[in-house]
Amino acid sequence: MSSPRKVSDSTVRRLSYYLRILRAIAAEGTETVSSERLAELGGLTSAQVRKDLSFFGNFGVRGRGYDVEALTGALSGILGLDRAWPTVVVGAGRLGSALTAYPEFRSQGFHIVAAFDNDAAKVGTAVGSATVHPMTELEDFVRQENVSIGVIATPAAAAQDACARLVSAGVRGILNFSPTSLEVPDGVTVRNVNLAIELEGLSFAITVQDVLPGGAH
Amino acid sequence: MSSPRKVSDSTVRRLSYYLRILRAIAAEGTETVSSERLAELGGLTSAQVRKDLSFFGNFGVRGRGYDVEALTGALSGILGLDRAWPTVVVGAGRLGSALTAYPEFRSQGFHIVAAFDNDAAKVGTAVGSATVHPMTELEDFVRQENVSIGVIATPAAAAQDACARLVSAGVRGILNFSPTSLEVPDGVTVRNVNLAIELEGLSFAITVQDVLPGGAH
DNA sequence: ACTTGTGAACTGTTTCACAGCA
DNA sequence: TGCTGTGAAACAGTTCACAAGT
Repeated sequence: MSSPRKVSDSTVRRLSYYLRILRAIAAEGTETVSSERLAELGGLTSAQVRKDLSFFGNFGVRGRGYDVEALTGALSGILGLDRAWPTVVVGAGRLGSALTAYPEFRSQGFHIVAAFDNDAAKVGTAVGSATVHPMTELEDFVRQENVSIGVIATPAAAAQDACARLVSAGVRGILNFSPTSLEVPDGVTVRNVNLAIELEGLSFAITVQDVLPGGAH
Repeated sequence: MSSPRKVSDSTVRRLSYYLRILRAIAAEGTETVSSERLAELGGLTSAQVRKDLSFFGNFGVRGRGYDVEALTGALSGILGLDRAWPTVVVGAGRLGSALTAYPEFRSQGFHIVAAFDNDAAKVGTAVGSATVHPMTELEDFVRQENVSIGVIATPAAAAQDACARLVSAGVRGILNFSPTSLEVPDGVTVRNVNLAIELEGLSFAITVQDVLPGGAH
């Protein structure tokens, strides 16, 4: 698999998205799909689909299209979804617990093997199929279970410390739900999901539309 | 307030982000901030900060910088955060419940006034300061309480129906956590948050780094 | 005939660099 | 002198359009 030097974030997001569309197509028994059809189902242009895919290899057959099963396999491999990813969640509040038990994670190979929290009342309780461990056990657990992905769902004040501890124990990717920007060394990837910022994007859009009743165009 | 025709999504995200940085600065008693300092705290370039802000008005003073309090107010206004936004959550599973009680939402003016679910066992229970209502009450409630924002945290199969019902009752913005793309008419804004896709971005990044040990550059 | 893969054109975004103003 | 606001330049991402393969 020849991976190119630099892939844009939006391309990677679309690969995940294509994979979901392909699964839906496969469930209907379709064996072949054109970039045109894929684009239609995903609300994109066919050129975009072809550019994205051709970045990683020649998966299609001219005149015919893409083999659904083969492309599904190829995309899974590119995204690293052909293996299991032991994952931990730090912070077992409402959001952390919801993430720990989120069924979609497990079905994509992200196995949440433990949650961690400082609250003694939470330690020992079960969340989904995982158990809440005390924060003191974090590094040992991560090392022992070869955890490479950590999800941070702590209050902002605790996030950077949680991040540093995860990284020091060998975690390579961090999904950060706290409204703080995290410092990590090279080789560690952070993705931020800031739920309040998403809602603010909506209030902006609604406000602007009301100010400009004419709308775009 | 002169709003421009078209603002990019990334610009709007950064405005929210500037607002968070400004609040932190204000808490330390600082009254004035330069684009350079703002950029440093946000991990951006100063030109980016100035371009973003100048898009909406001349908030700065040459030779001096930006007044923290004034800029905070201006950004709040631009983002529509100088008012309360009655909001409902559809789907009172783990994720929906966590979102219903998420403290950061309320502090930004997004008041979750109710959650909705089909499960009779959940109806009537309290989640944070909201109550779970049956789905049958959705439209009436939204109209009566003038709800303009809806959060969808249902299974994929129920998402499009929930979306259509929210829109028909007058909702203008939808934050969609289900892994489906939603169809909405003009004038309604959708933001998708796909948690599995975020994790897949991490597995991709880790996989690519392992294939290219040299790294970028 | 059909559909991919891809250079070239285009569009949008970020960075540069400096004129203009306090 | 210091820092904003902004055209111009550089860069990145998307779309076009067609040659090439089946």
